[in-house]
Amino acid sequence: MVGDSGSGPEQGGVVTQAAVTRPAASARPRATTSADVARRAAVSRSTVSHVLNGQTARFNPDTVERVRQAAADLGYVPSAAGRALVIGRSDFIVIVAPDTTLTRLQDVVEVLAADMKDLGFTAVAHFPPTEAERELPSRLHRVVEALRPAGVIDLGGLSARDLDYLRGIGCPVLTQFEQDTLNPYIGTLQAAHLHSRGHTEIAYAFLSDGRTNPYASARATGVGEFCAEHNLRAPAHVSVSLDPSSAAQALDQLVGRYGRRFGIACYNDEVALALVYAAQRLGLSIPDEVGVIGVDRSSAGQLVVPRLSTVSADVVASLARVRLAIVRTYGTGSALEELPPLDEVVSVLPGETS
Amino acid sequence: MVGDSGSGPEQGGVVTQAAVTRPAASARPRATTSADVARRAAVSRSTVSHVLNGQTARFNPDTVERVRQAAADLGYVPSAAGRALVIGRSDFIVIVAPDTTLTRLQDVVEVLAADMKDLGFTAVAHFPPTEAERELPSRLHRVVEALRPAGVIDLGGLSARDLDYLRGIGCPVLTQFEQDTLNPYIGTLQAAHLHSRGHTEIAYAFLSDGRTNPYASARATGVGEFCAEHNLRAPAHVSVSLDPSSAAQALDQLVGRYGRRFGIACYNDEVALALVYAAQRLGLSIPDEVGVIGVDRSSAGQLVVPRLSTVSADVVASLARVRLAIVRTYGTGSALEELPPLDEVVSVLPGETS
DNA sequence: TTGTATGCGTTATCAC
DNA sequence: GTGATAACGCATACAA
Repeated sequence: MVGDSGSGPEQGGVVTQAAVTRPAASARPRATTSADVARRAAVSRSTVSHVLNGQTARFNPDTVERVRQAAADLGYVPSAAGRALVIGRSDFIVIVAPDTTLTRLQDVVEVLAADMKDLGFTAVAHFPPTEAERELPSRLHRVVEALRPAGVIDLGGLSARDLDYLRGIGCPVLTQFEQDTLNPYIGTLQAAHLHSRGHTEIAYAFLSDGRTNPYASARATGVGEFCAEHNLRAPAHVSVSLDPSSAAQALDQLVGRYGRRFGIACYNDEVALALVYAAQRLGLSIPDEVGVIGVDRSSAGQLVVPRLSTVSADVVASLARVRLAIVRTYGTGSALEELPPLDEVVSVLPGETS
Repeated sequence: MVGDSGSGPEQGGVVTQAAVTRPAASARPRATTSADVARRAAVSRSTVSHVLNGQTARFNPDTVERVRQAAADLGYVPSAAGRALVIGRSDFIVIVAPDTTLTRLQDVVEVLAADMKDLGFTAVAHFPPTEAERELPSRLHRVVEALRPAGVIDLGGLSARDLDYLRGIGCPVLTQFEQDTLNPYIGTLQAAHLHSRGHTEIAYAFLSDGRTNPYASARATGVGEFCAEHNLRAPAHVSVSLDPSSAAQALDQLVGRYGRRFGIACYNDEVALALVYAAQRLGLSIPDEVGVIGVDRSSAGQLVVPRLSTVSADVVASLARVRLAIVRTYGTGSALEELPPLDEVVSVLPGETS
């Protein structure tokens, strides 16, 4: 319908020639239904439905077992379509990926998906379209409309419009940024580390990827709070794209403002690398004059000279709050998790750049 | 059911405290249905269905317009649930993410998703569980069974078992690795570049992440083919994890085999960085003695000294083959794409390490 | 304790 | 040209 074809990014993805496995003949075998299970267990479809939905108490244990066995034998999985139709929602949870490059996205989604599965949900990920081709209704709209998901977990890519839409239709949304404490804490940690290295002028370097980045904002806020508490000047904000000239430009700004001695808290290790590179070319001494600290403990940052100072976070632990929220929303209340204190979730890994 | 909670990786992901938006009251508003549209257009539901499905020819133009207007007014989106139920399959395409860290995964998925949308499909991504917690039936099983997707696109995470399963149920699967030409070509390019730099001994460095990596295998094959064609010794294979000691160990092996002069084609830029780092510490001169070339044109690789030689691929172009396969499978045959030649999709970006 | 009947929203067949 | 009607697979109120 919409005519335009893939806009989009440029470099690196390396995917290739495709071979298609066509459906066997053309007719796709019908999947096993609850009727099949019922037949095999010698009960009615409704009994199957009841048993499989946990109404196990008021049934003959023998029957329950038979039904379960039959379902297992046949590898029966209730059709989301039928279920969604009658319930009004499905067992799917949609994870909305951030439109920012999140280094450990795969890990995050995997952990979340495993959790969801333990709660009886099935997680799928939605990657929002790039800025360029935002359409109406959005793709998320379609996904939600079709899936009727039990919930949506926003990792950062949810637009305000989509959020409104979801709230409008009463779909539970887990937004991590409303009461986020971890990302501000990360910023605080960066600032505190630079401060401990003797820096009294601290700047924050955003990744310039054209979009608002909730992670970056939250972290910059943390940096700002630290500065305020310690009577330092409010941090300058610079925006850096991942090339030498952009980084050099940002450094120029900072030198203009601070002179030759200051610390930079960076959105991530890549930004930090760019600034370190530019600083060296500009003859700024690292770490003596300029201190740099990133976030992510990327392997690259640990394999270069000078080795990057960075903030390292534990994926599983950092997801604890999201998981807790999920359990609270949908949970059987069973496994009430402990929230690990922030300083166990995230910590500074000192390197040679600060 | 399964007891275990999130196993998984350790570092970096940075997600945080969550706030839940609960459904308005508890009852979720029912979406507008074709019946609503029918009422508003003063026709029957079946007429709505016909018109909206393009059976517009044999209808009174007035009626057609009325129906369309009503649908637009109400923001009507056909329920995929109902649709899937009657059709037997949904409009979903499941993109299976690789279990390997694919640098540009987000870009890849975004491009693919945009394409799918143009074809009338909705893409969702599935992240297969980590090795540790492979379960039976797999999560993919559940996703597919519940979604009844129109197809599955494998980016690398599809297990043999899942592939069998999908073929068994007649679900079209796009596997890129069966007739992959791009990844071998990347390997060839790496080898040719090292060769052009005077290296007659060439090794391949895998990323040691515990899993079989179809990308890496295909690329190593390409390296091997180049060597065979140019009467070089078959490349040694080493496995490198992203820390100095592992890289040093790998280098030791290679020095033992080749002496102090050889080239290394690396799975990606991170592996390359690790080897460069280790080589420098071992007193091997880069690029004079050891040549190193990566893949991905990661920004980090371009922001360090020595700047990494790498192979750079165009995401959109490299997806052309997959997209073509998709169009062939589902397409209206309309936009028959040109396949760009490989040397326009991918190219060597010489740096200071080769 | 189990089975029957109904409806969810859609499409497809077939009357009118 | 248009509109009833029957599935699709599931869950559930209700009857047995």
